Amino acid sequence: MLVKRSGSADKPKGPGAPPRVLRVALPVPLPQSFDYLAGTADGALPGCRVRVPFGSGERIGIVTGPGGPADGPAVLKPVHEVLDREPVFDSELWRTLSWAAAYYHFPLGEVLNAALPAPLRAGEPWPTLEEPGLAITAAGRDAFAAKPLRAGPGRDVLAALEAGPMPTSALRQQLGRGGSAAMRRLLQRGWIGATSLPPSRPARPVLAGPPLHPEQQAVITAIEGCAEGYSGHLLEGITGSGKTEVYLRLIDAALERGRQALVLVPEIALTPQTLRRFRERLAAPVLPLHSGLGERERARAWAQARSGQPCVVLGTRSAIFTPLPRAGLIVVDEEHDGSYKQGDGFRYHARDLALVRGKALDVPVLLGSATPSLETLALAAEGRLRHHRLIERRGLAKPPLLRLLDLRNQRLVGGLAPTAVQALRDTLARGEQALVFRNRRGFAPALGCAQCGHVWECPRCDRPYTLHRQPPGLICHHCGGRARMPSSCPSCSSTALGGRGLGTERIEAELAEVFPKQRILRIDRDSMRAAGRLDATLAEIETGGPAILVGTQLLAKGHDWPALSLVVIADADSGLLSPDFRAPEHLAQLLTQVAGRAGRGDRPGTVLVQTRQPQHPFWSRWLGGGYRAVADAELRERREGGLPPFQHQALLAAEARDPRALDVFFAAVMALPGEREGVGLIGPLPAPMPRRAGHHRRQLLLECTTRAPLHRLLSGWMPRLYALPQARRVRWSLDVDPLDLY
DNA sequence: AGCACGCCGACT
DNA sequence: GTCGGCGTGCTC
Repeated sequence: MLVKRSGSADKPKGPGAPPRVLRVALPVPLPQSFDYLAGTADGALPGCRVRVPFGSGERIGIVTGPGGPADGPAVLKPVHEVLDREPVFDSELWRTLSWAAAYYHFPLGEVLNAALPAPLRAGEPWPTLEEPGLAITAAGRDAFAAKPLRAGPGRDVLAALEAGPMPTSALRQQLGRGGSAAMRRLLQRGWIGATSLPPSRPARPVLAGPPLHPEQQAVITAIEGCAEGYSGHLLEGITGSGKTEVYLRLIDAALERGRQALVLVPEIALTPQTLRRFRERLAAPVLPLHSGLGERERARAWAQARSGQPCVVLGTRSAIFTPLPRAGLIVVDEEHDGSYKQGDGFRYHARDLALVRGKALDVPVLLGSATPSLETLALAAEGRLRHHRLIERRGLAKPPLLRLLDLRNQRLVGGLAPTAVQALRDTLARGEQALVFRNRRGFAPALGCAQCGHVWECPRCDRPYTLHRQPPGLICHHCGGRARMPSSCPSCSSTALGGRGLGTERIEAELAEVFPKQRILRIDRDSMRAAGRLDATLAEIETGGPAILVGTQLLAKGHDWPALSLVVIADADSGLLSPDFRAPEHLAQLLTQVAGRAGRGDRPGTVLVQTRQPQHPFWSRWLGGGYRAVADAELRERREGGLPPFQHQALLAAEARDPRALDVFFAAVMALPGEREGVGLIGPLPAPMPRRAGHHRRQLLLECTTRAPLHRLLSGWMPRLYALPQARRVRWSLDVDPLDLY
């Protein structure tokens, strides 16, 4: 079974070439690939999956090329099976993924694995492009024709299938709730049967778009006027300015040329409404791709894109790994959104990879946002992206009125200044809706003793517990740890315990006392835990009627709420005082986002922002020039402060139960050889949160004004780091271009 | 990451 | 006397 490597001391016996060797990337957290005897797998192309023996078991790996000379063991095991005739990754995706593995200093095998849909990862054959569907049977047709059936989902199913077979997913979508049960019943009765349908969808009517206004037309002309091939674009357009219409026109043009398009959207934005809007307007299949989708469907969409037929892939972060052999355009909507960055494992940034893929595919890339990230604005300023703007709001809607409320020396009710409470009252009196935004769920961010000031902390994280009222208890929002509600203070025995600060639960409760007759809807992870609850509540808001909405980030994005005319930001100060240098940028993005929710339609909305730092320069910028003024000032400060995007960073973080393991680990890291010229090493320092879930956390920040020295150093370090025995005692990770330093 | 091998406690 | 704890080391 085992054959000696041709490069070793023993020459292969007999005539003929030495045994061929294949190099294979495996999904293991190791920096190297592994060599196998090709055997019958000889000729397997890079990018093909193979089943290989590994350790005591078997793994699915990806061929990366021919094996190298005699590094590695003298004796090689043979490839067990080749699973693909054609590479699963086309040449462009293969190059991009190899580049990404090098750029993020993450094992190639794991990168390839992350890019592959689970069934393919598990070694299953390529899914057929055919889609599971349903068709009416002769018995069903007879039954449908013979007697008038009672109205209901059952009859709807038969009526729909009378016209011809349909994909199961489309049918389910068309029928909504109750459809699935009806389909099951009819299948049992033999009135309908399962079938499979070709991927080309039945022609459906494509709606014409609204007429373009001149701004939109100018942007489209400018982008289409670019030379063939790659070009990078930033589309900065305020909420309601019609960015999506620009996307749709450009996608449509790409489809006209027989090309494919990839559209990335943030996690919360891939809703049935979004999908419907794209499907209504585009003449090619629109393939959704997100984590909620079943793995089978995901694999089929992937395969369909891989086949090269014109289609639009509409997906979240991981959709950036869809093969697009006939690509024509890549769009990243809301490019500033944090959900494009993978937070663990292979920590890629889908927006950055979109630009890389655009270059590799030689197609235009369009980054759209009302509030572009400073990274993207800097690229535009450098001339590496063309900057387009949409500044008119459609429908003559007026921009919202912005007003700062000084919280100092005010009597607060539910955390709100009297002016804000009065504004709520007026809004409700007009039959309109108001939104109170507070990014802390729970009743209060801490529980304290009124007598001695003692604050209850999570013993595993050293951070205050969040006080919850329903159900009552203390919960650590960092590790999920719970503690029972104490009845007295352990240090002074006082029973005068109280919540410190405000969470959404408390705002809701206190507002309910002021407005006992009004509808108050709290929207956060706690109140919306039940499945479908969020959708139902959002729908209720959309139907209108006076209400106060109290919520967290969950509310910041979402749909158009026609009745919403007042937004109160309960506490903007965390964005001004946070040690995270990106906090002001994120605050400005959030303010713009929620301001865009207020006053759609003919009336201008009002945004009240509460702060105890009214003199902070952030506010004069914000009130004077909006997001751009804040962004410009922040960019200046980042440049002066030597911070991203004018400095490139990588964060080596480690955590361990035993802090001594961290001492030893970082000592070994600091002793690693490597050219450090030009690279700033900051640390090792305790992480901003030094303990979490019982683990001590420490980090080393690497900085450099240019990428090359930083990456040279990391390339030298990584293989050694994996080999370090001290690294086995800690959980470590490397984050290239980290978005937060936690 | 798995997974095996490898030496020290409370159970049939 | 065994099952099993997770420490340590390897995987072409």
